[in-house]
Amino acid sequence: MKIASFNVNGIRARMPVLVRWLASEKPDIVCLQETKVQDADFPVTELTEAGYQCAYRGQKSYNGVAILSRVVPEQVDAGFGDEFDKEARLIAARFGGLWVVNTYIPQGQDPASEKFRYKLEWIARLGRFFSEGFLPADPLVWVGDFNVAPSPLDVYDPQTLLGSVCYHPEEHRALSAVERWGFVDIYRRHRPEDPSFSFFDYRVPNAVKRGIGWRIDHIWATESMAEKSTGAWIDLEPRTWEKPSDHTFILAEFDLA
DNA sequence: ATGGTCGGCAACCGA
Repeated sequence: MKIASFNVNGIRARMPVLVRWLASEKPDIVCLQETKVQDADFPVTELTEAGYQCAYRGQKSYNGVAILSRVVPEQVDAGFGDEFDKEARLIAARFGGLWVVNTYIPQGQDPASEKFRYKLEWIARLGRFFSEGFLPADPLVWVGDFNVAPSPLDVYDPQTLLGSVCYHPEEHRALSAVERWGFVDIYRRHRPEDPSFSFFDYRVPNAVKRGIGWRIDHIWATESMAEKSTGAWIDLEPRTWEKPSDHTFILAEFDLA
């Protein structure tokens, strides 16, 4: 079972690239962030023709998440069911006994800003979502744009960047609390020393070539699923892209036999 | 790297 995460930065603009990538990689489940589309305008028809079921929760202009899957999910939930749901940042789907949770964690703008406090609150709320709704023993995969690079290996210049948004001790504390509940970073499990990045700011010229990147997109799983994982990788193949953007793919494979 | 470029959407906001 192959699962992927992709921050599309506008699914309607990314459809040609997305459909081509689905056809070549044939992932079983794809978690999308920043779809930037209201539910009524989600491109269901095109994705159905591409062979994928669509579960989505969007809003006008900003945010928006979706889970595409080869098979029909038995259950779909979106949001926390509280005031955090003003922004479309969480969707979950159940496939048999496996829950897949897709999050677009707030970016946080600047550590001195109100948006940064909101980011920390959002991560804490997500921690409650997991601890109240699941057990660490459950088969659960958490995928998404976390907007946090957890370790020094995950940013291009850890000394200079420490304290920046997406690489900040308070973010590390918040995310570690969720991790300690029962998650394993599947990419790190398979690549403990690999300093690869999932995100390159498209405002930085030749960021990919120069290695000016961050690993902020993740596939984490509970222990029972981590044991079944057989590999994880980041797809930076330029073949897929028509123009520089925040093209972010991370994938993991699980043996569910 | 300290400016730049995207996407959405109709002026600028968010990343």
